Amino acid sequence: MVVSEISQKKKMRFRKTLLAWYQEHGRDLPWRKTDDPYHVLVSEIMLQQTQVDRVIPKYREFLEKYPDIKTLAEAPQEDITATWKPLGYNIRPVRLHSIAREVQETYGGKIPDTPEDLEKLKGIGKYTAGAVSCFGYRKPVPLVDTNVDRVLQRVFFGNPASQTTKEDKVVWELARALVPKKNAYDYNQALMDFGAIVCTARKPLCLLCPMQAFCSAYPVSS
DNA sequence: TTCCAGAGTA
DNA sequence: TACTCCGGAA
Repeated sequence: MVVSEISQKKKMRFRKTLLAWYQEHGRDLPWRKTDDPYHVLVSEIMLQQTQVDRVIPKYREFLEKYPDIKTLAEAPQEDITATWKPLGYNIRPVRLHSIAREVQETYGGKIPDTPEDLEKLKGIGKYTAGAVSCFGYRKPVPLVDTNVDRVLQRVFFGNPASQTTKEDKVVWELARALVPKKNAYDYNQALMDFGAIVCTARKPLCLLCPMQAFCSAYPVSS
């Protein structure tokens, strides 16, 4: 199964079902100011491999101390690293600091809005680049994290536990083909929430899932 | 043990 | 592609 072989009908059905689910069950991230790319950047770096419940208090503390990218760029690295703890993966505050400095120097203090430019910054990979571009600037770009990866693999390729597991590249291609140009922000947020709430890694809620009629993995045995 | 809103390195 | 970084929950 290749991305180009997937019917437009299934893609449309997927998008429609996802957004309908999101209107009812979606949880936005009210703790995050999504109209400020700097806030999105900080939160997304914190969220790398780290649960949201642990991020929220630290995110608040961090932004109180470093309210904008200029303040962060000029702060001593030891302070930033100390503030970061105990979130873990302690190379992240070092890289976030270097990102802030580079944005100041190279981009005049404005965080880039395209995934291509964002990925040039060390510490920002494919996912975070997409997230900052979409959630910070509302660009219609794809983004794939482990939740999205799992949802797309199941719905379009079957249970990833089977041999049909697709490479990263294929999933990104599919994600790109699926992002709507209009409300990519809601779509991507919905996709991630759906993976976190319904299409979970363990014990997915297949019996409550609105996609069971066209999901290639339904029902996932757990 | 495995997994969770990953990314860099070899 | 595999390994490492980190902490906490299931």
